[in-house]
Parts: sequence; structure tokens; C-alpha cells
Amino acid sequence: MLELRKLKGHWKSAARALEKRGMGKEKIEEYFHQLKNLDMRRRRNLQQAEEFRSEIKKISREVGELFKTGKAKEDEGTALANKMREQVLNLKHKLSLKEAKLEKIEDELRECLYNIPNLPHELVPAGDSEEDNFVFKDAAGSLPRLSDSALPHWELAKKYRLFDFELGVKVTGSGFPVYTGKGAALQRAMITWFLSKATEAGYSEVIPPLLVNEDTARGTGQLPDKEGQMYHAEKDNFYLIPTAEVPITNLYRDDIVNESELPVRMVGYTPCFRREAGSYGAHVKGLNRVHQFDKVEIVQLARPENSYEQLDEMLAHVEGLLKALKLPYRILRLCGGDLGFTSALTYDFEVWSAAQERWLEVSSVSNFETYQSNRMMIRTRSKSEKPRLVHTLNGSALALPRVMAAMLELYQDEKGIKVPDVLVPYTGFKRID
RNA sequence: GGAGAGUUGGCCGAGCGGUCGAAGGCGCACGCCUGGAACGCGUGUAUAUCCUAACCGGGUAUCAAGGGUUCGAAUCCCUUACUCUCCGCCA
Repeated sequence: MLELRKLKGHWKSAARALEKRGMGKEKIEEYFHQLKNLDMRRRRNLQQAEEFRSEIKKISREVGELFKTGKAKEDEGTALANKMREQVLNLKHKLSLKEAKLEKIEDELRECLYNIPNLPHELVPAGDSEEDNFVFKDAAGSLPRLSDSALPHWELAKKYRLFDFELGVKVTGSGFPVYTGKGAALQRAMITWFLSKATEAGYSEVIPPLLVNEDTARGTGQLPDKEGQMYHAEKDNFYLIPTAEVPITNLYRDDIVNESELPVRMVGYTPCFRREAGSYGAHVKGLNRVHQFDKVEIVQLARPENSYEQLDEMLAHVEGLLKALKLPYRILRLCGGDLGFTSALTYDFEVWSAAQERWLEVSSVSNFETYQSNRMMIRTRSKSEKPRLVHTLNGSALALPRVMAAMLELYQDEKGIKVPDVLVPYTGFKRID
């Protein structure tokens, strides 16, 4: 959530930023008016509540003193003590009314802040759909053309027994592919290679839990915004993670990180679970969109001053992976309308699916600035300064299924599928046939 | 799953109804000492929020979380979470 403190005095520029997301002026005006109003009321009520409390403490101390000195045993002292007790009871009653009011105001304030998305960075282009995304880096050279006999990845999978959707349906339901034989080995090889590359680049590896509690889901902003997107284990009130970003970023929830330890670079491989309710049809065929998929995720905690340099570093890392795999790719800078709720600036990486002749998103790299850290209270401190919020960033490096799809299609020939050179040490075989 | 014991500041650890944001120690920071260092000595060392121009000062909250008893709760009671020990189960 946005920091109210920072919003104060910057209402105009904040409004301009939100307009880039396609939010109406009146709506923004309404939110801001509400915030100002609630903030004022909160401060007023808080002050009054604290005065009551202060008074209660003071009187209680005096009563204590009466008992201690034995005065309370004399008639006069007893009367006085009783009178004070009544005073406190009276104050407590007033306090509880005030507290109830204050709590309500704070709930409303929080809710209002939860409803406002992050402010887009100045580089974010205005626009309301993917058509308005800025092509930050286009594919190098012309896109490859496959021969007429070339197959889409789901046909290749059948032909060479790489993964099987029907088996997944038997075991679970649609959208839960079962990887088999060399398909499974290739998947594992990619995971290991991605992890090795990240480790080489200075990321430390973590294997987090795949189920998270409510606080964690709230921390990275999946709750309350995207409740329907996650699988929910109701009996224990745990959520299956939609991305490793959730447990990994939350490792630092409520922490104050020493500034000398920044940037913190973490990488984790996890399966990801997404309900993707209501998406069926040709565009989700094969591995294009599934309910369970593997992903290697990189996460950083950075100093506010250089978080955008860290974002560039992450972009370069992801780009390096795609280059090494020799897949045609392009990089988009998302426009305001396409930007995730919690993000300030996002770059999407897309690879070319040569058989489907369309772009597939394989990575999304974002800087959330303090939007997440404000909810999670992840802070940093140098020697003399007061703690301040860190910037959080994350990106896929990479999401496996679509990389698999594009790779199988591009690397196919008449007799089989070639394994990209960089993966051979991890698969142990050079060809699938 | 059953029985019991716990959860206090960055860490260890006291406190079991009043003046406790909390003794003492460790760690850390600064200073003195020293040619330099160790030792020693001194000082300081939570966070949030409100008032304020101010991290100058003051108020309030926080001793796992939430609720209760009381004039007053770290201390008593209840609920929940977590940790540990024993038993059961188990890859």
C-alpha cells in the first residue's frame, strides 16, 4: 500500500501518476478526499484517546501511592481512593467509545489505501491495454519461419512423449500436465540451469514453503486483491503460492536489514499454482496457460536510491538467459493500464512461439518500490539514520512452460528435437527423438 | 493425535499486581587510556505513532497474538499461534 505520509503534500503528482493507469479523475479525487478526511479524523481521535489514557495512568499511580503509604486505610484516604476509582471507571468508559471510533476510522483508512494501486514510475507509458505497451527492445533480426511440416509444441509432446495433459486430468484435472521421460528431464535441466545462472550472478538460493498463511499472502498484495487467483486450503487457512515471490519476499517481513547487506539477492525454484478461473479455448492450449507450473524467481531488496539500477541488473540477467537459449525474444515496458496493481514499473519478456506464430510471456520483472515493503514493514537502517522502507523487486528467471513450448517448436527438425547447447550438460542427452 | 513445560529488547537472562520500556550480562557505537591494539574505564544503545520546524522535548502503545479481571497487568484468568520434552503415527 502507498505511504500516506509520502502522499501528503504530493497529491497532484500522485493524481497524475494514477491517471496513467486509466483511473478516472473523479475517482482519484474521491479517494484522496477520503484519505485526507480520514487522516484528519484519525489524528484528532487518537490524540483524545491518548489524553484519556494518560489521565487514567496518572490517577492509577496516585491510588497506588495511597495504598503504599497506608493512607488508604484511614477513612479520608479510603474515600479519596474510591472517588478516584470512580473517575477512572468513567474515563475508561469514554476511552472505550473513543477507541471504537478510532478503530473504525483506521479500518476505513487501511481499506482506502488498499484500494489504491501503486503510483506508476515516470517511464510508464499511458494507455489502457497491451497495445499501448512500449516495445523497449524488439526481436533481433527477422523471426524464424518453420517448415510446413513443423508441429506446435503440444503435438511434439505427443509424438515424443514429453508431457501428457490427459494423464494430468486423470490424476487432478485440466491444466495439470504430467511431464514424462525426456520431457521431465528437460524440465529439470532447465530448472537446474536457471538456478546455477542465478547463483553465479550472486543470488542465494532458497527453497521456500509452497503453502503460505494469510499474513504472508497479504504481505505481497495477493490478498485482498487477488483472492480468487489462489488455491485455498480452507481447513488450515493456507494458500498455495501463485509465485515464489510470495514466500521469498515475506522471509524479510517485519525485519530491519542492515544497509550494508543491501541489495539482498535471492533466487528460488518452486511450482506455482494459479486457478486461472474461466480461461479456456485455443489461446490456452498446450502449455500456454496451466494451473501448475514451474518457475525460477529472482527477488531483491534494494536501497531506495539505487533500486532502478538493480532493476536493470535483473533485466540483464533475464535477457542473458534468453540469449543463451537462442530464443527470439522481445522486451516490453508495460503501460499504465497493463501494469500490475502493486508495481511501479514492469518489463515483460516474451519469446516467439514459432509454430503458433505469437509471442508468449515468460518473465515479468518489476520494481514495487515501497508498495510491498510498506505492508510488510521491511526496512533498512544505516548507522545513524532512522529505519526506512526498502524497495522490493522481483522477476521470473524464468517461467518454464512457455520457454519449453517455444524451445520445442524452434529446435524441432524432421527427426526430432535438438537440446540447446547450454542445457546439454544438465540433460545428459543432445537430442530428443 | 495425547500429556506436560515454555514464548520478555539484536542475543542471553531477571522480574510473577503498582513508580517496569523493563535489572544484569553479551554484542554494538562513541569517547578515554595506548606508539598501535587487547584489557580496563566512561557514555550511549528498540520500534511505531501523535504534538512540534526538529531523530530537542513531551504524550501514547508495544514483554508471542487477541480477549478478560483490576483503580492499576510483563506479572492473574481465557482463547489462539508457535517452540521444546515424552508417548503415538510416519517419508
